[in-house]
Amino acid sequence: MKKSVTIKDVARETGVHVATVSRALSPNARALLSAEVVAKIRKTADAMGYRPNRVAAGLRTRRTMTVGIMIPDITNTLFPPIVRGMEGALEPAGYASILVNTDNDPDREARLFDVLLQRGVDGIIDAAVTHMDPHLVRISKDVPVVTANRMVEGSGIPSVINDDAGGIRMILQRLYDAGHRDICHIAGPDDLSTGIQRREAFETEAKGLGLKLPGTATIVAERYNEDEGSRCALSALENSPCVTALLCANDRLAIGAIDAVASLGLKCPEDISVTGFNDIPFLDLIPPGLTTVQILQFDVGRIAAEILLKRMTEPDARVPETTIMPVSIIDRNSIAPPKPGRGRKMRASGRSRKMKQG
Amino acid sequence: MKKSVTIKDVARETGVHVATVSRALSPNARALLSAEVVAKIRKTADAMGYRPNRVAAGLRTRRTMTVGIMIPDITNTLFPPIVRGMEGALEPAGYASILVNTDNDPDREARLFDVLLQRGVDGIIDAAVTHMDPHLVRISKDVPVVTANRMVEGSGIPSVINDDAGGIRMILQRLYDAGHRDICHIAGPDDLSTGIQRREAFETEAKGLGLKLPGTATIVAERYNEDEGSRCALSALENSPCVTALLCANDRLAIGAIDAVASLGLKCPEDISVTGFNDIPFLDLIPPGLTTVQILQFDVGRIAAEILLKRMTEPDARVPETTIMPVSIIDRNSIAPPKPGRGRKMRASGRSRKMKQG
DNA sequence: TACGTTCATGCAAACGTTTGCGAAGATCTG
DNA sequence: CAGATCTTCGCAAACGTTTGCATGAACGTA
Repeated sequence: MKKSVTIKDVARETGVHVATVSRALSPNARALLSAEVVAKIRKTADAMGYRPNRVAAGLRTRRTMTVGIMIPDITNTLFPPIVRGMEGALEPAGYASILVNTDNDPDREARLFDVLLQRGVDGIIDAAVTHMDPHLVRISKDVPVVTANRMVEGSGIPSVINDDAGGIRMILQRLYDAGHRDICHIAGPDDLSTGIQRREAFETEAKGLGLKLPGTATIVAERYNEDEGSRCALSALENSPCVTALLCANDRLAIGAIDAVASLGLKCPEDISVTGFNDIPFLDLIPPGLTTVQILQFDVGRIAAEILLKRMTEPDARVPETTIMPVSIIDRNSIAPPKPGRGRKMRASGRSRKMKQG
Repeated sequence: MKKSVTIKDVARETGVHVATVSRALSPNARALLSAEVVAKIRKTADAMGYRPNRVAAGLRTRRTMTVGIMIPDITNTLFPPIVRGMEGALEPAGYASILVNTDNDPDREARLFDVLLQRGVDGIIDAAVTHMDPHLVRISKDVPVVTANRMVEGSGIPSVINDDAGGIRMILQRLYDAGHRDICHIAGPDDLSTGIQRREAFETEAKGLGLKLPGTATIVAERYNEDEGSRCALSALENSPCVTALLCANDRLAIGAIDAVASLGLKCPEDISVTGFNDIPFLDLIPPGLTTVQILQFDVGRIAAEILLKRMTEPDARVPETTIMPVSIIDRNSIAPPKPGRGRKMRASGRSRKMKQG
């Protein structure tokens, strides 16, 4: 609204050329000037309340010191810590971030890429990417991109993800150790790398443990939310009355699953054990206390940002294509031994035997 | 990284002047041109993959189509819905948003204002403002500002806040109706408008109900978090062993308070009733189910954004200085009648009588 | 036919920086 | 002391748009 003071104004005020002012204010070029001039310029610049105009600088240098952050939905509690981790690395490096929510809508995603690129972001961190994302791979040719939490396979785009396989293996082991043999996996969406990788891990690890999985052992959720968790849990318990445990691809599915279990008059963990993934905020306060795979939410964001910083400042630097962050199990109260009366027994006397023969 | 196609390129390609291209691509100026030329230009622009450079346009027009959003901390679950509400209004209007977290740190806040203004934001929505914020009032002279959820009193800065007084009145009434007479208020920070207004409301409404409040009836938390809630609750229960209910200035304080109550071997609501404010996500899943004041989180953000839009597009338009959003009570299970053995009885036979005489 | 209007487009400046190049003075070298 | 080398700074172009003004053609009117 008000006319702001420019480099030209302080040049006039100090009786010096604008180029000199520019250099005096630039940390790099400052060395080219005499100390007195620099001091004088900085002093009067401060006094005049000069504030550098980064959009003008950005036009000239093609660097806006702004990055784009793309997430599915900030109201999904998984993402705020991730975003905060990114900011924690970006802000000290002088970058601001434009945050956009894709709602997992590809059209919206495409529009938002334009929103970011039109504003000349120096890089993009994408935590909303689908398993095969044509937009992103195209864009990654024009501007540095890093994906966080998810990845697009075989794209060469650097990604920071979690040890999905390890997490699934460990938590499956927990269930196994508790005595569970009839375990159903409520899988995440099959267009997301997390959904795919966790599912694959479940299936190979289950096989490794010698579990016999009927075709209905995996139920795929269409979205990572509570309603889908409920729907899939109901479906699982209906298809396979013998299941004693639901291994869910994330916490929200698990919360929905527990709700569905309760709606059938069953209890978690007494009747059905349930596990989650991510360890989202407040999960510890929700009964019965979900045993889950804890990911380093903050660090996923931070490392992704650090990799992007490296790619932006040294375009030729080599960065790891895939960074896998360690996970750990948080033991709470959603796993109990399988209830006598459920599980194997029904199976041994019932159709599973038949299926084996048939 | 790669050279992108500019208005000049499509001008050359179409054999027309850059100004014509600019006009053809601008929704306003398009009318000045002949339909055929417009069509031709748009076609080849599309074909060439032209993407307008908003930073160049922003330099020329002094409008970046970007706004700054300032919040204390995105990992505080209160804020994501508010931010999402803002985006819901901003994005369709063509604005992107730069999100920054102040951590309630004034120095950081000042730095972040610079971050935003250097990038030429067209306006700022501040949900992190303190009760008297010298930075913001100064800045509000240069760029349109709206505050959300909080306000800075007497500043003339448009704000969208909640009916704090009404919420406190209603929830206090709930406690009163349940029979509580010895109620302690765990107040929010005294440099935040919400903390102040809720506290004032509590004290005047309590007086209106004829409650006699000892000087220790209000305990002020230094921050809105669980630890402070615990600390204040312990302090309250220690200072006034007769209290039967804790009316907390927000949900996180209440969660901490319930935890403290449990740590004393007491139960909520049987021994102590507790109430919250905001109705943050997942609160419904946390036992015993906090009775709280529900605010329209999404709408607070949305309306704030709409007011900012109006101020940005029509600087002289009159906008309401304070918009108060309605609140409602969500009844759950954290209020029960006061337990016999607590409350009045101890007081009648003890020091409160003395204090009255002294 | 001459002249004022209207329409469609071109011209050029401006927005606030950054930066390669060059120039003048100071300092050094042999 | 002449020439070479630094040091310090100014000059001007460039980044990609937008927009007030000018211009020329087409058109209507007297």
